[in-house]
Amino acid sequence: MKPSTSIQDYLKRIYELTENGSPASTNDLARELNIKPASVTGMIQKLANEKPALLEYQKHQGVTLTSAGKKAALEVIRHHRLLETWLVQTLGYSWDEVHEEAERLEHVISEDFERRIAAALGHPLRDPHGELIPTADLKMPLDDSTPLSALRKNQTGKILCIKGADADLLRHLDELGLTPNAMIEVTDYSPFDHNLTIKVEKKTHVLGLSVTSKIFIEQK
Amino acid sequence: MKPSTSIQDYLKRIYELTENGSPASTNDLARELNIKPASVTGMIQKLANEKPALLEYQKHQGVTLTSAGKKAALEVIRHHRLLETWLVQTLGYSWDEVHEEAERLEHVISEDFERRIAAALGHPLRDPHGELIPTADLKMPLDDSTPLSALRKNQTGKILCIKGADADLLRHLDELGLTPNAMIEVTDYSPFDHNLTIKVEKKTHVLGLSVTSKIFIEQK
DNA sequence: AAAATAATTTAGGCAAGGCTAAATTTTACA
DNA sequence: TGTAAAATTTAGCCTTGCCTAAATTATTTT
Repeated sequence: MKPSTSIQDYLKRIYELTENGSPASTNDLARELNIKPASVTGMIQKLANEKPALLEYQKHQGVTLTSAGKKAALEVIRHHRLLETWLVQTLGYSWDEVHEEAERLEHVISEDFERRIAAALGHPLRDPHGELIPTADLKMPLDDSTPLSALRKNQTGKILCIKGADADLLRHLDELGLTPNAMIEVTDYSPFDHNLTIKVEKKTHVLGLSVTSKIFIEQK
Repeated sequence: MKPSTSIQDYLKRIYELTENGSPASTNDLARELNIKPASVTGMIQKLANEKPALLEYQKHQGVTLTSAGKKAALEVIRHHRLLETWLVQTLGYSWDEVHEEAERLEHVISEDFERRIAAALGHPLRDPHGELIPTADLKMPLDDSTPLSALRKNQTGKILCIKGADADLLRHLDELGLTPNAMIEVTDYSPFDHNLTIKVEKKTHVLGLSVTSKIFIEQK
């Protein structure tokens, strides 16, 4: 049976927190979900003890998803990213506005709806932020991007994705022309503070690590 | 604060059941909501005792909406009907498929989303079934339609609305060409069983009262 | 290695929103 | 008009999913 909205949120966050390979901690999960750590413990204990478990959990060791849990998480993430793409393309939402709306819609659309928007959009590979959209058979495509922070003087690339930016930063990046598909050239690098000087569309900007680590590039 | 999904459903059904002027009974409401009558009693008692009450209720006398309750109901109904229109026009849903999808989406879309689809659709007056869409300031437009069952031989009209038909009947009516905007001519009337013989697009059909009372007409 | 701090879990509680069974009204009808 | 049937309400219970406070376990620091 389809997981509840709450459980879908748990799975989605656990998926994100475990992308680095290590289990998700109770605390981190609580922060991401805006609920108390004690509540998280209760929920993951319940989920770990169900018949076909969606996740695995040992006291004090954090949580990981089973493959069933991963599928369920990817379903939600696919919904989210298709919805963001669709809202931007058909209703004129800007990329810093769509997140909240998609966050609610992702839990209630049917598989039929998912198929229809995917088809209407031409089965896109990435959403408006450049995040990869899980495929219809619920696999996450391989990510071949590198963070902008890894580039050095005279290297160039195309922006693929902006990760983990809030609406404010997104608006700011938009003003600078730092959106997916923009071409970037690194004109200087400061080894002290890791600042990068870059050129986008004739304009030059100096960016700190907190920004350059959120911009992902296809290196040229 | 925005009512919960459950409460929104109560309000919507009560609105529909009280459109005839009389209060909605516990039983009817339970049937429409697919829950037990005892549960309905509990919920409406709670709602009737809140600070700014959404509904009025006296034991054994049924429920009616306050004007605040009506507004809240019309908001949900507006969402539903705009969504149905939107899904049909932009995603190719057929009019017998949209209901379920809209039933879930209506509770989670933002006012911003509502405005965007209303504008994209050109602020439509009716949804795909012909039902009137409450206005942005939450008033239900006047309904000047008459049931097809009230027409007699040689009278003609345009179909405005199909009310209370399930998906099966909707598909059937679609096949007969009995959809909103179709022009109809009554070629015969049987006072015994109230059957009407009608002509739509060169074809003739005989319809019983169970159907003719669900088709609403703008009389010519 | 002990003490302090941080993270996590346990225990007990609460609100929402359902359900069943039993009691009470209301309505219908003989 | 009295009684049976139907509708409604009451009472008590359950699950979901969150909370707080207190207890426990891990991790740091000294």
